[in-house]
Amino acid sequence: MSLKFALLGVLSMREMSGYDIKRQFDRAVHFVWNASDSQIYRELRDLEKQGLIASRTIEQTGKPNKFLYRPTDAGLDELDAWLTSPAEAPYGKDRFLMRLFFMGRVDPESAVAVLEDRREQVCALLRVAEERLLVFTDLSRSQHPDLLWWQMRLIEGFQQMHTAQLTWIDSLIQAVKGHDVEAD
Amino acid sequence: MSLKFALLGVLSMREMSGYDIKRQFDRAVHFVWNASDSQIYRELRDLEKQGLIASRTIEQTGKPNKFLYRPTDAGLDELDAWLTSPAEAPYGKDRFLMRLFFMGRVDPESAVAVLEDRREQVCALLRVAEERLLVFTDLSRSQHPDLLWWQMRLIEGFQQMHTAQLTWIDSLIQAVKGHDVEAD
DNA sequence: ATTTGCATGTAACTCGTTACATGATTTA
DNA sequence: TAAATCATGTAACGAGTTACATGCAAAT
Repeated sequence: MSLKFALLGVLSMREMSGYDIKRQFDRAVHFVWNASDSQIYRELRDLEKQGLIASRTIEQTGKPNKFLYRPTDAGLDELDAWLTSPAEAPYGKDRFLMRLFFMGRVDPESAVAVLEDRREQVCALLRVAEERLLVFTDLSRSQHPDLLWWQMRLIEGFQQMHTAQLTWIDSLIQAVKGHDVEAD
Repeated sequence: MSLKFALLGVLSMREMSGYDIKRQFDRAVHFVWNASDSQIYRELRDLEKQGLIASRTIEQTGKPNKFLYRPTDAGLDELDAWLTSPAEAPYGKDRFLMRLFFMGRVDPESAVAVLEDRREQVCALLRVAEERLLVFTDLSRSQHPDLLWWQMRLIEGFQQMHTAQLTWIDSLIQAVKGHDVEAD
């Protein structure tokens, strides 16, 4: 249900093959959405069967033929209907939060290790976001100025939320280490 | 794979039936994890088959018999191994962020409506978190002081991240409205 | 009289992951 | 000569959702 809109969305920007979309997901949209190649191919076939996207075939030698997809009018309508529909309730499935929920079971050293692990992962995400923001800034005279505006705001929000997470993780690490010393 | 640890986790706190767990998920842990009742019952049977939890039967009249589960030693070992294992990479699947990614397609009024919708949902989550924090504070002399400590930190982090999100959403709403006025 | 709570489950389905298969072309 | 890029797909599995079914007891 979500991949469907991710596909309609990226195809609304330009005509693409399944392979192109996979690359797009891995590079540009990675922190927003991702999917495996086999899932993308399957979903593209389904969407075409439903008449939400249409394809044209590029004959190739030495490689499999390539299918370039673009949304139909019905597809664009569905996309826009989804975009303006009331927001679904936030999911409430976060493996990391669940871990912390039970973290009292293990010794402080292990807990700190987990936190520092996460810290590094969040930093990595922030680095990717920063880089993306630069690319977008550079790309300012795009064919889709409105899309670009939202995408930059999105990355900024992403940065702000993850920076808040980082602050929190750091304070937790300090607290656990402090508590540790006290207990000695 | 995740529900498994959620179940081992809650059962490590006290012996519970599937029904109890469902209530726990709905009330206490809702913003961390959730699952449908049928999934919980299925997974409990699987985990028992795998020897990670054990049950005893409470005979009842007028209702179906009740099964109370608790983790086995093997189950607790698995739980602790998971708790201390390196953190999985953050998921990167966020429907709301994906929406915003394509939000440039629709008119500013619709976008503001979506943002205000989300704003209210985040506020609702924050109210639940606040309430939970009070319950926990009240519960301070628990049987599981370490668990409680982490759970309170968790809620605080949750609050901080969602407050950051709120700030961001508000600035977005302002920006869209402002841009709107300019365009007139 | 109706709803809510207790307490379990089955069946069908969708969504997503992992592993495997193919095969030419370009780059290191 | 090994790896990465291009380009598609199948098959099996695991995770999660939705709808349905049962039936008593207590509360509104």
